[in-house]
Amino acid sequence: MANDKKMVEQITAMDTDFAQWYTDVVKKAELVDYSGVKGCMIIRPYGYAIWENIQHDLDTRFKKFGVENMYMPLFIPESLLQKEKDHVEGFAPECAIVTIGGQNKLAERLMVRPTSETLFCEHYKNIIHSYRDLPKLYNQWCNVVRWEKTTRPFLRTSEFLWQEGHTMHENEEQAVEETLQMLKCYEDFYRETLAIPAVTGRKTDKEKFAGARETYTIEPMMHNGVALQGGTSHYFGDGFTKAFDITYTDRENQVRYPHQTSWGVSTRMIGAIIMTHGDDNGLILPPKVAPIQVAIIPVAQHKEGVLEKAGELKALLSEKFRVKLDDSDNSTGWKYSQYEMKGVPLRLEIGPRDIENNSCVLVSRVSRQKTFVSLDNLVEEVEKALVSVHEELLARAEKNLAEKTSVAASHEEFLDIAENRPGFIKAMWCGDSACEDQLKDETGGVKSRCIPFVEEHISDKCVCCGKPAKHMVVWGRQY
RNA sequence: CGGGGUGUGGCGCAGUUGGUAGCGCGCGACGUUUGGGACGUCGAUGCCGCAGGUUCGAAUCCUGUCACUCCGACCA
Repeated sequence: MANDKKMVEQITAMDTDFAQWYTDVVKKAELVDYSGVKGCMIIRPYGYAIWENIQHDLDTRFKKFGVENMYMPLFIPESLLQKEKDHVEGFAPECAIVTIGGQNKLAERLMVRPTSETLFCEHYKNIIHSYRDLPKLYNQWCNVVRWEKTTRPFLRTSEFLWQEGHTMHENEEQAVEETLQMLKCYEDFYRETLAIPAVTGRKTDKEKFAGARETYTIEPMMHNGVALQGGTSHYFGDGFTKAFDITYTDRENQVRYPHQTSWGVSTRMIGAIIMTHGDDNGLILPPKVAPIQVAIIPVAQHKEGVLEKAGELKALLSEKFRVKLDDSDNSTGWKYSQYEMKGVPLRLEIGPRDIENNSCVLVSRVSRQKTFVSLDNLVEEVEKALVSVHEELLARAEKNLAEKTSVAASHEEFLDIAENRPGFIKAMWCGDSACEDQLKDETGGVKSRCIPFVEEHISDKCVCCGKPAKHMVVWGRQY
């Protein structure tokens, strides 16, 4: 196309520099702006609208499981955070701390929450007394702060938005079931709403959440083969409930410790969307979370009847879709590029010729194919086109995931793939974290992503030390 | 936290041996245009990241600091 050159010059090509491409898209699509505080991003209306759509979809899913929303304080007294030993060790190094209130030094330092397990535990201690009080299925949508060393919009920020679910159950079985159910919920959400396929499974001990007995994870693969930890669901057993002395009386009149879970996903998912679906023309948004699903571009809008018709179509489509009619006096070409950059899944062009023919043009953001459709069944056609955008995005991402997943049977093969083929590596593992450390050192950053729920048998021996293998692990570099 | 790079109108950049800041895009008005980033005329916009220092004089030299970015180590 004649204008391709001009159009891409604002966004660095993916193949040239993927990291720069990401930064360009984030800024040019008006998702975020930088603030004066390191690692804190200004989420602009267009970016925040994506988050609102994500929230609405997920929240609906949570509520179907009986989860209730509530809100916990921003501050955690230092002594409270320290109650569970592993948990403190994991989070203390990256906490922001408030030491002064008003003009006075505080008697006890307050940690800005990095996560709220401890707050929930303290509260649960007060409200859980009987098996009749269980399960407790609470969730909060909030911000948390983790003082990260290096930061990138959405992927790693000092402050980020997320949801954290915290549940208490009578026993291990019910808690484990909850943990797995919520991971499945994330997996479904990723696939059905974000059109992102992923590997799911259990974290190795080395990669577990601080204080968790088991951590389950969803690991989508970005376009360049790098993994993103897309969400986690933790089973805590009774570790915290013992540390916080939370007890209930069970059906047999015995005092017991409840079993606990927590699970969360964050604004990082927006980063996953960008890096999974985007292309050299910018962002591509899955229709279900796109703030604008259809951009109506009037052609020759100064001509009689064009804007009126465009307005009619907007009113018609707005009953079912999120629609924007751009009647600004920018040129049509500018508008095309603008909405492509912002990832709007479907463009509708309407001009004098179309009006004569009682039709309009639909253009898919993924394929950029133009389709002429009759105005008589426009709603159905738009619906179909949006569904097809979702399906194409999912298929494309699945293809990328499959193509960039390799199998390594030997140590040499593992190192060779790690160096030469971006993506996931499936390989056997003995269960010793020393082998994880060694592989990470040797490859300069390839770590275990997870032990998938469905393991394949590749060989009998650990790919690193050669001792008998316990599991198949999916390995990869991560953001 | 280690190593590189960058901070100058909204954005992208230039600014020589220190002499009081410029270009392109964008922005505003008017006119012509309008099916893939239009064009003309006129116009507006600067605490040169911030704080010290050197100097008659600093965007420029020195010190410190903050932020951004890339590459590592740590994490959603």
